[in-house]
Amino acid sequence: MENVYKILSENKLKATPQRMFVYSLLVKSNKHLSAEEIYGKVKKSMPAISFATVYAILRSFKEAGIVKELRIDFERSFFESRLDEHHHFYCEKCENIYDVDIPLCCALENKEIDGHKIKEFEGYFHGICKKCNRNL
Amino acid sequence: MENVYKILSENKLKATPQRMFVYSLLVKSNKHLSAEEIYGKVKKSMPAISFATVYAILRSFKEAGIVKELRIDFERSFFESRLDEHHHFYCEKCENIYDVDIPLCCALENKEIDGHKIKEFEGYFHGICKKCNRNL
DNA sequence: CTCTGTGCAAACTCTTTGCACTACC
DNA sequence: GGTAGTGCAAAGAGTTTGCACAGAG
Repeated sequence: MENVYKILSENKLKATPQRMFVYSLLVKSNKHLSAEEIYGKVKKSMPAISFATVYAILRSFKEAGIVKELRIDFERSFFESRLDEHHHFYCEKCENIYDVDIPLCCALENKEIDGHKIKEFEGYFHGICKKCNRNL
Repeated sequence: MENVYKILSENKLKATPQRMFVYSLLVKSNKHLSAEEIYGKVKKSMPAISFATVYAILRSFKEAGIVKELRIDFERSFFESRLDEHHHFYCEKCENIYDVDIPLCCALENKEIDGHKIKEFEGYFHGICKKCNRNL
Protein backbone atom coordinates (compact mmCIF):
# COMPACT_ATOMS: atom_id res chain seq x y z
CA MET A 1 0.00 0.00 0.00
CA GLU A 2 2.95 2.37 -0.46
CA ASN A 3 1.04 3.24 -3.59
CA VAL A 4 -1.77 4.66 -1.46
CA TYR A 5 0.75 6.71 0.47
CA LYS A 6 1.97 8.16 -2.79
CA ILE A 7 -1.47 9.09 -4.04
CA LEU A 8 -2.36 10.83 -0.82
CA SER A 9 0.90 12.73 -0.65
CA GLU A 10 0.70 13.78 -4.27
CA ASN A 11 -2.66 15.25 -3.48
CA LYS A 12 -1.35 17.13 -0.46
CA LEU A 13 -3.19 14.93 1.98
CA LYS A 14 -1.39 13.96 5.15
CA ALA A 15 -1.09 10.18 4.94
CA THR A 16 -2.53 9.07 8.23
CA PRO A 17 -3.31 5.39 8.86
CA GLN A 18 -7.02 6.20 8.84
CA ARG A 19 -6.84 7.85 5.44
CA MET A 20 -4.69 5.11 3.98
CA PHE A 21 -7.17 2.55 5.20
CA VAL A 22 -10.24 4.33 3.86
CA TYR A 23 -8.66 4.98 0.50
CA SER A 24 -7.48 1.38 0.16
CA LEU A 25 -10.97 0.23 0.96
CA LEU A 26 -12.49 2.29 -1.79
CA VAL A 27 -9.92 1.15 -4.31
CA LYS A 28 -10.01 -2.51 -3.35
CA SER A 29 -13.76 -2.89 -3.01
CA ASN A 30 -14.07 -1.06 -6.34
CA LYS A 31 -17.67 -0.41 -5.48
CA HIS A 32 -19.83 2.35 -4.15
CA LEU A 33 -19.62 2.45 -0.40
CA SER A 34 -21.68 4.52 1.98
CA ALA A 35 -20.09 6.35 4.89
CA GLU A 36 -21.66 3.81 7.18
CA GLU A 37 -20.23 0.84 5.29
CA ILE A 38 -16.83 2.45 5.35
CA TYR A 39 -17.10 3.18 9.04
CA GLY A 40 -18.06 -0.43 9.73
CA LYS A 41 -15.14 -1.82 7.78
CA VAL A 42 -12.58 0.57 9.22
CA LYS A 43 -13.80 -0.03 12.74
CA LYS A 44 -12.81 -3.68 12.53
CA SER A 45 -9.17 -2.72 12.17
CA MET A 46 -9.22 0.58 14.03
CA PRO A 47 -11.87 0.35 16.73
CA ALA A 48 -11.23 3.89 17.95
CA ILE A 49 -12.24 5.57 14.71
CA SER A 50 -15.29 7.80 14.78
CA PHE A 51 -17.93 8.67 12.24
CA ALA A 52 -16.78 12.27 12.25
CA THR A 53 -13.37 11.15 11.11
CA VAL A 54 -14.79 9.04 8.32
CA TYR A 55 -16.80 11.99 7.09
CA ALA A 56 -13.81 14.31 7.43
CA ILE A 57 -11.67 11.90 5.45
CA LEU A 58 -14.24 11.46 2.72
CA ARG A 59 -14.63 15.18 2.46
CA SER A 60 -10.90 15.72 2.17
CA PHE A 61 -10.74 13.07 -0.55
CA LYS A 62 -13.59 14.66 -2.40
CA GLU A 63 -11.99 18.09 -2.23
CA ALA A 64 -8.69 16.68 -3.39
CA GLY A 65 -10.58 15.05 -6.26
CA ILE A 66 -9.53 11.48 -5.57
CA VAL A 67 -13.01 10.17 -4.81
CA LYS A 68 -16.44 11.00 -6.12
CA GLU A 69 -19.63 11.27 -4.17
CA LEU A 70 -22.76 9.78 -5.69
CA ARG A 71 -26.32 10.53 -4.80
CA ILE A 72 -28.01 7.59 -6.34
CA ASP A 73 -29.97 6.66 -3.31
CA PHE A 74 -32.33 9.23 -1.82
CA GLU A 75 -31.16 8.49 1.69
CA ARG A 76 -27.42 8.54 1.76
CA SER A 77 -24.32 9.31 -0.24
CA PHE A 78 -22.06 6.72 -1.77
CA PHE A 79 -18.40 7.15 -2.50
CA GLU A 80 -16.24 5.63 -5.20
CA SER A 81 -12.64 5.91 -6.26
CA ARG A 82 -13.24 5.48 -9.98
CA LEU A 83 -12.66 8.85 -11.58
CA ASP A 84 -13.18 8.10 -15.25
CA GLU A 85 -16.55 8.80 -16.80
CA HIS A 86 -18.99 6.02 -16.23
CA HIS A 87 -22.61 5.63 -15.26
CA HIS A 88 -24.72 3.82 -12.73
CA PHE A 89 -27.59 1.41 -12.72
CA TYR A 90 -29.69 1.20 -9.59
CA CYS A 91 -31.83 -1.90 -9.06
CA GLU A 92 -35.06 -0.99 -7.34
CA LYS A 93 -35.45 -4.56 -6.15
CA CYS A 94 -32.12 -5.50 -4.56
CA GLU A 95 -30.97 -1.87 -4.26
CA ASN A 96 -27.61 -2.76 -5.75
CA ILE A 97 -25.66 -0.27 -7.76
CA TYR A 98 -23.94 -1.45 -10.92
CA ASP A 99 -21.36 0.40 -12.96
CA VAL A 100 -22.37 1.06 -16.55
CA ASP A 101 -19.50 1.43 -18.96
CA ILE A 102 -21.12 2.38 -22.21
CA PRO A 103 -20.34 5.78 -23.69
CA LEU A 104 -23.25 8.19 -23.63
CA CYS A 105 -21.48 10.25 -26.13
CA CYS A 106 -23.91 12.24 -28.17
CA ALA A 107 -24.31 15.09 -25.74
CA LEU A 108 -20.67 15.57 -24.98
CA GLU A 109 -19.37 16.40 -28.44
CA ASN A 110 -18.02 19.77 -27.41
CA LYS A 111 -18.46 19.65 -23.67
CA GLU A 112 -21.26 22.11 -23.94
CA ILE A 113 -25.02 22.05 -23.83
CA ASP A 114 -27.43 24.95 -24.37
CA GLY A 115 -24.39 27.16 -23.87
CA HIS A 116 -23.63 25.66 -20.47
CA LYS A 117 -20.13 24.35 -19.96
CA ILE A 118 -20.07 20.71 -18.92
CA LYS A 119 -17.49 19.56 -16.43
CA GLU A 120 -18.98 16.23 -15.50
CA PHE A 121 -21.67 13.95 -16.75
CA GLU A 122 -23.24 10.99 -15.11
CA GLY A 123 -26.04 8.85 -16.39
CA TYR A 124 -28.30 7.22 -13.89
CA PHE A 125 -30.33 4.19 -14.88
CA HIS A 126 -33.07 2.84 -12.74
CA GLY A 127 -34.85 -0.48 -13.10
CA ILE A 128 -34.55 -4.18 -12.34
CA CYS A 129 -31.21 -5.87 -12.59
CA LYS A 130 -30.41 -9.07 -14.45
CA LYS A 131 -30.26 -11.16 -11.31
CA CYS A 132 -33.56 -9.92 -9.91
CA ASN A 133 -35.21 -10.33 -13.29
CA ARG A 134 -34.29 -14.00 -13.32
CA ASN A 135 -35.76 -14.49 -9.87
CA LEU A 136 -39.14 -13.02 -10.73
CA MET B 1 -57.67 24.55 -12.11
CA GLU B 2 -60.50 22.06 -12.55
CA ASN B 3 -57.87 20.30 -14.60
CA VAL B 4 -55.81 19.73 -11.48
CA TYR B 5 -58.84 18.28 -9.76
CA LYS B 6 -59.22 15.85 -12.60
CA ILE B 7 -55.61 14.73 -12.55
CA LEU B 8 -55.68 14.10 -8.83
CA SER B 9 -58.96 12.21 -8.96
CA GLU B 10 -57.85 10.11 -11.88
CA ASN B 11 -54.88 9.09 -9.82
CA LYS B 12 -57.00 8.18 -6.83
CA LEU B 13 -55.80 11.11 -4.81
CA LYS B 14 -58.33 12.95 -2.68
CA ALA B 15 -58.39 16.44 -4.13
CA THR B 16 -57.83 18.58 -1.08
CA PRO B 17 -57.08 22.30 -1.45
CA GLN B 18 -53.55 21.68 -0.21
CA ARG B 19 -52.89 19.05 -2.85
CA MET B 20 -54.44 21.11 -5.61
CA PHE B 21 -52.28 24.03 -4.62
CA VAL B 22 -49.04 22.05 -4.47
CA TYR B 23 -49.69 20.32 -7.76
CA SER B 24 -50.58 23.58 -9.50
CA LEU B 25 -47.38 25.09 -8.18
CA LEU B 26 -45.27 22.33 -9.65
CA VAL B 27 -47.02 22.53 -12.98
CA LYS B 28 -47.03 26.30 -13.22
CA SER B 29 -43.50 26.93 -12.03
CA ASN B 30 -42.39 24.17 -14.39
CA LYS B 31 -39.19 23.97 -12.43
CA HIS B 32 -37.58 21.84 -9.79
CA LEU B 33 -38.80 22.89 -6.40
CA SER B 34 -37.53 21.76 -3.04
CA ALA B 35 -39.92 20.85 -0.25
CA GLU B 36 -38.90 24.05 1.47
CA GLU B 37 -39.66 26.23 -1.55
CA ILE B 38 -43.02 24.57 -1.91
CA TYR B 39 -43.77 25.03 1.75
CA GLY B 40 -42.85 28.71 1.52
CA LYS B 41 -45.10 29.31 -1.47
CA VAL B 42 -48.04 27.38 -0.10
CA LYS B 43 -47.78 29.09 3.26
CA LYS B 44 -48.52 32.46 1.66
CA SER B 45 -51.96 31.27 0.66
CA MET B 46 -52.54 28.71 3.39
CA PRO B 47 -50.70 29.87 6.49
CA ALA B 48 -51.80 26.86 8.53
CA ILE B 49 -50.05 24.31 6.36
CA SER B 50 -47.24 22.34 7.92
CA PHE B 51 -44.06 20.84 6.58
CA ALA B 52 -45.32 17.36 7.41
CA THR B 53 -48.28 17.93 5.10
CA VAL B 54 -46.07 19.13 2.27
CA TYR B 55 -43.93 16.03 2.60
CA ALA B 56 -47.00 13.80 2.82
CA ILE B 57 -48.43 15.40 -0.30
CA LEU B 58 -45.20 15.08 -2.23
CA ARG B 59 -44.92 11.49 -1.23
CA SER B 60 -48.46 10.72 -2.33
CA PHE B 61 -47.77 12.40 -5.67
CA LYS B 62 -44.60 10.43 -6.11
CA GLU B 63 -46.34 7.17 -5.33
CA ALA B 64 -49.15 8.01 -7.72
CA GLY B 65 -46.50 8.74 -10.32
CA ILE B 66 -47.53 12.32 -11.07
CA VAL B 67 -44.32 13.93 -9.84
CA LYS B 68 -40.70 12.87 -9.85
CA GLU B 69 -38.16 13.34 -7.13
CA LEU B 70 -34.67 14.43 -8.13
CA ARG B 71 -31.53 14.12 -6.10
CA ILE B 72 -29.35 16.53 -7.93
CA ASP B 73 -28.24 18.41 -4.92
CA PHE B 74 -26.50 16.54 -2.11
CA GLU B 75 -28.54 18.29 0.53
CA ARG B 76 -32.17 18.12 -0.43
CA SER B 77 -34.62 16.63 -2.87
CA PHE B 78 -36.27 18.52 -5.67
CA PHE B 79 -39.62 17.73 -7.20
CA GLU B 80 -40.90 18.26 -10.71
CA SER B 81 -44.10 17.51 -12.57
CA ARG B 82 -42.48 16.81 -15.94
CA LEU B 83 -42.77 13.11 -16.54
CA ASP B 84 -41.23 12.73 -19.97
CA GLU B 85 -37.60 11.74 -20.27
CA HIS B 86 -35.29 14.68 -19.92
CA HIS B 87 -32.05 15.48 -18.16
CA HIS B 88 -30.63 18.06 -15.82
CA PHE B 89 -27.77 20.48 -15.73
CA TYR B 90 -26.60 21.72 -12.36
CA CYS B 91 -24.56 24.92 -12.22
CA GLU B 92 -21.97 24.70 -9.50
CA LYS B 93 -21.77 28.48 -9.37
CA CYS B 94 -25.36 29.70 -9.09
CA GLU B 95 -26.69 26.30 -8.07
CA ASN B 96 -29.48 26.55 -10.61
CA ILE B 97 -30.91 23.48 -12.24
CA TYR B 98 -31.66 23.59 -15.97
CA ASP B 99 -33.64 21.10 -17.97
CA VAL B 100 -31.74 19.44 -20.79
CA ASP B 101 -33.84 18.23 -23.66
CA ILE B 102 -31.42 16.42 -25.89
CA PRO B 103 -31.92 12.71 -26.43
CA LEU B 104 -29.24 10.55 -24.85
CA CYS B 105 -30.39 7.76 -27.00
CA CYS B 106 -27.56 5.37 -27.64
CA ALA B 107 -27.94 3.39 -24.47
CA LEU B 108 -31.65 3.01 -24.60
CA GLU B 109 -32.03 1.12 -27.86
CA ASN B 110 -33.73 -1.85 -26.30
CA LYS B 111 -34.33 -0.61 -22.80
CA GLU B 112 -31.67 -2.89 -21.53
CA ILE B 113 -28.08 -2.63 -20.43
CA ASP B 114 -25.74 -5.45 -19.40
CA GLY B 115 -28.91 -7.54 -19.10
CA HIS B 116 -30.49 -5.12 -16.65
CA LYS B 117 -33.96 -3.88 -17.53
CA ILE B 118 -34.14 -0.10 -17.68
CA LYS B 119 -37.25 1.65 -16.44
CA GLU B 120 -35.92 5.16 -16.18
CA PHE B 121 -32.90 7.07 -17.26
CA GLU B 122 -31.72 10.44 -16.23
CA GLY B 123 -28.58 12.22 -17.27
CA TYR B 124 -27.01 14.61 -14.86
CA PHE B 125 -24.68 17.30 -16.12
CA HIS B 126 -22.56 19.34 -13.81
CA GLY B 127 -20.61 22.48 -14.65
CA ILE B 128 -20.94 26.22 -15.15
CA CYS B 129 -24.03 27.61 -16.81
CA LYS B 130 -24.15 30.08 -19.67
CA LYS B 131 -25.04 33.00 -17.47
CA CYS B 132 -22.31 32.37 -14.91
CA ASN B 133 -19.79 31.81 -17.67
CA ARG B 134 -20.48 35.27 -19.03
CA ASN B 135 -20.00 36.84 -15.63
CA LEU B 136 -16.60 35.30 -15.02
C1' DC C 1 -70.74 9.01 7.91
C1' DT C 2 -66.40 7.18 7.05
C1' DC C 3 -61.87 7.19 6.16
C1' DT C 4 -58.07 9.62 4.38
C1' DG C 5 -55.59 13.96 4.82
C1' DT C 6 -53.94 17.64 7.77
C1' DG C 7 -51.41 19.92 11.53
C1' DC C 8 -48.45 19.76 15.35
C1' DA C 9 -44.61 18.25 17.96
C1' DA C 10 -41.39 15.12 18.61
C1' DA C 11 -38.36 11.60 16.67
C1' DC C 12 -35.00 9.83 13.36
C1' DT C 13 -31.16 9.64 10.04
C1' DC C 14 -27.33 11.35 7.93
C1' DT C 15 -23.87 14.69 8.23
C1' DT C 16 -21.34 18.57 10.35
C1' DT C 17 -19.22 21.28 14.08
C1' DG C 18 -16.47 22.68 18.25
C1' DC C 19 -12.94 21.54 20.94
C1' DA C 20 -9.21 19.15 23.18
C1' DC C 21 -5.76 15.75 22.17
C1' DT C 22 -2.63 13.34 18.95
C1' DA C 23 0.67 12.50 15.56
C1' DC C 24 2.27 13.31 10.80
C1' DC C 25 5.73 15.99 8.36
C1' DG D 1 7.47 21.66 17.18
C1' DG D 2 3.69 23.30 14.49
C1' DT D 3 -0.17 22.39 12.06
C1' DA D 4 -3.47 19.43 10.24
C1' DG D 5 -6.05 15.21 11.59
C1' DT D 6 -8.58 12.49 15.03
C1' DG D 7 -12.15 11.34 18.46
C1' DC D 8 -16.00 12.56 21.11
C1' DA D 9 -20.32 14.55 22.06
C1' DA D 10 -23.51 17.56 20.76
C1' DA D 11 -25.79 20.22 17.16
C1' DG D 12 -27.94 20.76 12.56
C1' DA D 13 -30.57 19.95 8.37
C1' DG D 14 -33.96 17.43 5.96
C1' DT D 15 -37.47 14.22 6.40
C1' DT D 16 -40.70 11.03 8.83
C1' DT D 17 -43.91 9.45 12.43
C1' DG D 18 -47.77 9.25 15.90
C1' DC D 19 -51.79 10.98 17.12
C1' DA D 20 -55.94 13.87 17.40
C1' DC D 21 -58.92 16.66 14.67
C1' DA D 22 -60.99 18.12 10.22
C1' DG D 23 -63.00 17.70 5.83
C1' DA D 24 -63.45 15.27 1.11
C1' DG D 25 -66.22 11.78 -1.10
